Amino acid sequence: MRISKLFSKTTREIPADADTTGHQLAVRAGLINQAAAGIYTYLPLGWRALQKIEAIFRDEMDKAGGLELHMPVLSPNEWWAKSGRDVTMGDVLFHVFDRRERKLTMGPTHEEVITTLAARYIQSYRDMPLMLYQIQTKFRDEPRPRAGLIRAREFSMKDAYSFDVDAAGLDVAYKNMRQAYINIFKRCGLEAIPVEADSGAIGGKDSEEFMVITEAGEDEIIFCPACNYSANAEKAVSVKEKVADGKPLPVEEISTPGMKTIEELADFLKIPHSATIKAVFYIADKQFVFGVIRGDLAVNEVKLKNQLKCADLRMATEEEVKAQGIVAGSASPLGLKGIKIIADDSVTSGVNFVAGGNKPDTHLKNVNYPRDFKADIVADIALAQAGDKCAKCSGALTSKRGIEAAHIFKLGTVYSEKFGATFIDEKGASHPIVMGCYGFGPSRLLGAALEQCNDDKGIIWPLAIAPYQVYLCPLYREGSKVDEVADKLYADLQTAGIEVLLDDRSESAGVKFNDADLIGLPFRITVSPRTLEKDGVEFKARTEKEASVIPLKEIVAKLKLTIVV
RNA sequence: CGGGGUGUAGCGCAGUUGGUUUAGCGCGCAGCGUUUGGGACGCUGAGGUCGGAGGUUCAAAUCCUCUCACCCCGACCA
Repeated sequence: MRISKLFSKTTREIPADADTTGHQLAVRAGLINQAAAGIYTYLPLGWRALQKIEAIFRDEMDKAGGLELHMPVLSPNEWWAKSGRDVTMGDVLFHVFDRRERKLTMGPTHEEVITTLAARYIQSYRDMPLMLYQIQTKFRDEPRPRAGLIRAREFSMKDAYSFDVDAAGLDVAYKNMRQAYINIFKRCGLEAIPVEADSGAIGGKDSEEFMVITEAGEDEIIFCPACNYSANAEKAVSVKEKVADGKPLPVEEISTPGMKTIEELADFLKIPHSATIKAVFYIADKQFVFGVIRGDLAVNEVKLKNQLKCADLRMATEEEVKAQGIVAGSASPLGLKGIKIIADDSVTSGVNFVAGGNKPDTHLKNVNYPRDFKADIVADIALAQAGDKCAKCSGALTSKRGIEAAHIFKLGTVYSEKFGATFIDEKGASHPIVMGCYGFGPSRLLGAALEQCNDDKGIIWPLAIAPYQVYLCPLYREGSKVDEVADKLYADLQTAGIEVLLDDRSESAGVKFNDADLIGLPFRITVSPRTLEKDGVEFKARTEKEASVIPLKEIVAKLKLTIVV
């Protein structure tokens, strides 16, 4: 490709609305152009990179025994009513209405469509195991699109679905996909780790996310360097150490004028935060919930939501708290009636806690569970944090940020039951199909790659996903043989199967080199009178600082060896 | 949803106590010339319904009302 014919333009200025490094580079190098919030055009360079990524996906899916198909973007809204996701994913769904005012849902993912297909085509145990996948544009009306391709409303997704007769079959499919995903990251040249995850709105049981490690990531990952335990902070567990031992003492009322927060209270009484119990208030599907947790811990709302089995969870407003007759700042679960109480298991990890007195400026000493109060649910609803002890090996947990590029789930029979997707076994008995689903976003992977692979000059493409492999850069062309040599090299490289971007513009060396670094192709070849004097060209890898002169005769073979393996 | 911010040329910005009657600057773009190993220089030129609608006024990019779009932060507080 000749740059003079390329449709896009690099810019020196940092785009005003791009916040992360990767997003800025994507715009500056001319990979993408924004149409609306979270909606982008892929310009030729960006599109080539995306297609390379998708080709790797296809290859790995096919190797893993997947069969590619292509489902429609639009599907009847009734299917979404059937699964219940017209409600649970309600705000995120894009809809269109046809000429008869029939409501169609634009696919945010395709469990409903594929399970409908499975119900039609899978009849016998002989039809399984089966793995279907597609690569398709998905639509999600995200509350807050972010960081360019990282969180978009229209994006590319590879979604695969496995169909098996039983849990053992699903295990095989799941492990198979997990390995395929590891292969994909490796081939794309990215550092990523699988972490335990919450399964969220998709439903199902076991699930893992694949995180691309970068500061620009939206997710916090908790992991243990000692035993390799790693989990999304939404899901992570840690040891809640016993903070106090001893005999439960009688409850005692104490005056705590003006003390409303745990911070104030602990300072005032000169006790650690962990010697207190704090109360938090939520509305779970319109029901008021009183949450209790040790003062030094924070509530993990994802865990809380899962425990409460609710669709919607939010913090209660001050008015709602008041309406329950609760004294904010001095609330405690003691003596509460008619309110659902959920306690983190940390309240069982000590004795003689300080808790609210349910009267202004009053707290209670020596509160003990279960002697003084009872909870409807006692479970782990705490947020694990860096510094906590690992639940598996008691090493110290640390945290990193990452971008969730892929997510795999064991769905089980959640969808097959709702959609009547059943099969007949050897004995003629009918069972729901056991499903798994495996999502992986090529466009998000591209965004993540840009976040991870760059320096202060620009992008540093991993070879496998670079839009072109070589940046061919002729300098001082007039009155020399540079053009002649560069044109021949351009042709020879392409004949050798190497993808070349030829900078045929009449720009100065500085402009060309800076653009070469910004666009970040893996290799740069400079042809100039200076190099031709030595009958050679200059070769530089984007990852290296230094360039070297290679004899003209050898350059094609050298590149071929490096690139076309 | 809540909070904050920004909309002026393709991009980045200035101009906003209303008034030098044709709205500026840099980059980019077009033409000519001189240049050329890390974002060269000179001259000339094209490009704007100042996000949109309504209003106030002799006069609005500038003031008022409404509206739209985009960006950021928060979805941890008893």
